Amino acid sequence: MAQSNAETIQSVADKVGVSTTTVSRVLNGKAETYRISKRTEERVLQTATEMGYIPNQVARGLRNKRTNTIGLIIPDISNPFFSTIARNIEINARKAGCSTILSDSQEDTQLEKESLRLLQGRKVDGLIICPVGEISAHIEPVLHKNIPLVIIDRYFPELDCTYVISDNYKGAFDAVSYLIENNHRTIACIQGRARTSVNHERVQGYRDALKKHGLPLDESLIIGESFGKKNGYIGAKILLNRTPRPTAIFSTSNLISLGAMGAILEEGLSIPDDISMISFDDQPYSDYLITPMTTIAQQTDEIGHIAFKLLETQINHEMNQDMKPRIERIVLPTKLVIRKSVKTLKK
Amino acid sequence: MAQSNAETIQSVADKVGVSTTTVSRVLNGKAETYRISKRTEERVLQTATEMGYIPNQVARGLRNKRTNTIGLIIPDISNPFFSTIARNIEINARKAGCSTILSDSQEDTQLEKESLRLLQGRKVDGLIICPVGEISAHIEPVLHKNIPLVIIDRYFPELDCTYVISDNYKGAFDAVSYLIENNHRTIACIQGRARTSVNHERVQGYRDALKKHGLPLDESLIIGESFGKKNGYIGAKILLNRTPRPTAIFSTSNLISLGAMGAILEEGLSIPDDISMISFDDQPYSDYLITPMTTIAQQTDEIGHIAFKLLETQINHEMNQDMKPRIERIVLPTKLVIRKSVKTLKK
DNA sequence: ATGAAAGCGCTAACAG
DNA sequence: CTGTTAGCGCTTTCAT
Repeated sequence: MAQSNAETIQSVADKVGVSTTTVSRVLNGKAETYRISKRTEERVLQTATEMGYIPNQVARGLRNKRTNTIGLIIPDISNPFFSTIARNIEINARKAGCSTILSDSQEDTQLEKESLRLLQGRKVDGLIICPVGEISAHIEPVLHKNIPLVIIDRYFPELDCTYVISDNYKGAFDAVSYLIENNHRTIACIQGRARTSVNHERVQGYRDALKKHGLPLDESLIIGESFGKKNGYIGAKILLNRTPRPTAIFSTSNLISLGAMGAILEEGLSIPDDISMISFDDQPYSDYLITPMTTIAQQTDEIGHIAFKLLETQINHEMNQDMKPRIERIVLPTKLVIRKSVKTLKK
Repeated sequence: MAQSNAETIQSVADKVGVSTTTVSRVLNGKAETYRISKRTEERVLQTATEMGYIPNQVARGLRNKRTNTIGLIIPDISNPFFSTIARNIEINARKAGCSTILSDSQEDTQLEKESLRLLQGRKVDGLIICPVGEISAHIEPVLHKNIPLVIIDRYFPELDCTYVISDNYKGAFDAVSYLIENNHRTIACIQGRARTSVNHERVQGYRDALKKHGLPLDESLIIGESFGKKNGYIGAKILLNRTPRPTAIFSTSNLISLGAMGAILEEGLSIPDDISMISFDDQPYSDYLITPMTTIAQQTDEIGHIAFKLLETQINHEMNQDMKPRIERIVLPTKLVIRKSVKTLKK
């Protein structure tokens, strides 16, 4: 560490000619409480400013058992869906005086597990995690240690834990219903990572919408295995070569849609004339795609904001040894944003 | 903090029946160095695992004056350009055993300044900062305190500091030259935030390309004031209503381009038939826009990767009290990705 | 109205 | 081969 910044509370105390105790009290706004003279207070404050003294948060953390730090684990921060969430979490955390340690799990459960350990070692006051989502065994211990925790985007039915998610089921149901209302009958679904709640609910919404409208379910029209672009490309490539070709694709993520568009263009087909499409996740560019994309928008800003607020509540309870706050299960509604990627077929 | 996780090195030592020193040594892989018996070593290791002991990094940080933590300040983490950089930094940092504290400055110099203070208080081992970029006065002290620092994307000529940036000048020059080669003569430029190096160099590249090809410079064709979407919309709106209308727009950011596209569509015009466009920043969706966008691609993955490596070098020098490593100025080439948004005009 | 001293959990001299 | 002890910078109890 830079030795020129060797300023400690001691050096401030020396300069003013008081004890470290007094400096600490003043700097923590407890001058009133300890009835420190106005004069002393002012001198301490001024000297600290002059010296450019910055309190050592590492030492404070050790002493206080509170680091004013939260951990954030995200599967892929370069995905705009997640980075928007991260942004809102960081901004709200900072407002509350908290720093955010970021960990990108790269959609890898093992890395997620390591991050969890790492962040515990760093004594974060709480954790917001968007889990890879296939298993939850590694998350349970965190819960048992009473470390404040909020899960976002994906959740685990078996885990008794506060979460903030979108209404994926209804979002998917609405989307597929919209396709059906436009007289589509052969509707494919490119799914994301299997055994995640997000995927499960979106696919279930798809199934149920078909069922509700009395359409048969063809399992071979459900294809795919990750939320990435490549998976979208591969899935669409396969679907487009089926006979009869599906008249519409329901895509379960923004990245999948991009990949699928690539495949569709490559096959010389056009949206929505040859094939209709509807995609989860609204994006700033959705309006400007070759065919403006009809999407299911999630409240990304709100997810981050709410997640942090909920975490903050838990942290404060924890610190005050209060009764544990209740477990919150927040489900945010989605919204169908209709553009031009769905064609109304003739009956 | 969760008291059930009250495990300290002491508790491990007690259980094994050795001193904390021994446990510390074993856990830090110094068993060899201190010639600790294989048997003791194994027992310590096993007991620690059994107890689920996680070393307290806050205490280690205080003692070692090395926190294995870096600070990352970014103007807008939700912008895919920055989030890609952040991702690469985090991934490489973690590989090196470093955690990343993220700070979103929201393109606000004041917040950037506060983040700087905050991160110093947290005793980060080093700092990677993508500055808002108009002024550098608040960054100088960091340099003087010998805190390892790497600046990315934007830089300050007056600051003697390692940086990693794109060759913005040449990128812009190439882009505008390409327009000129396609016989465009009235080329507008929607610029970003004034008084940032990025903007300055991109605009300079624009000017010089015109000059080099013997075209007159019309200052009123340079418009705009931020890198955001809204600025692109406003800028394009104004430009489109000029007579004669420019035949091409050079847009200095991905977000500006999106906004500009909005304005162009709204005016009922099409790219490139009515107006050509070329944009800084290649994006996963660039291929799938209404008109596939011709872009100037930056090496985003490399920026993050190189920035961390450079920071790591500085940190290691600092720790070993070596001579200061030399200041590196890395300029990465850009690449023109030709798609369909530029029309070849008749001579 | 202020200070002395203990201790948060860890590591590194120094000692044997 | 292992342990004792001091101390990183801070806050807080207890004392005055």
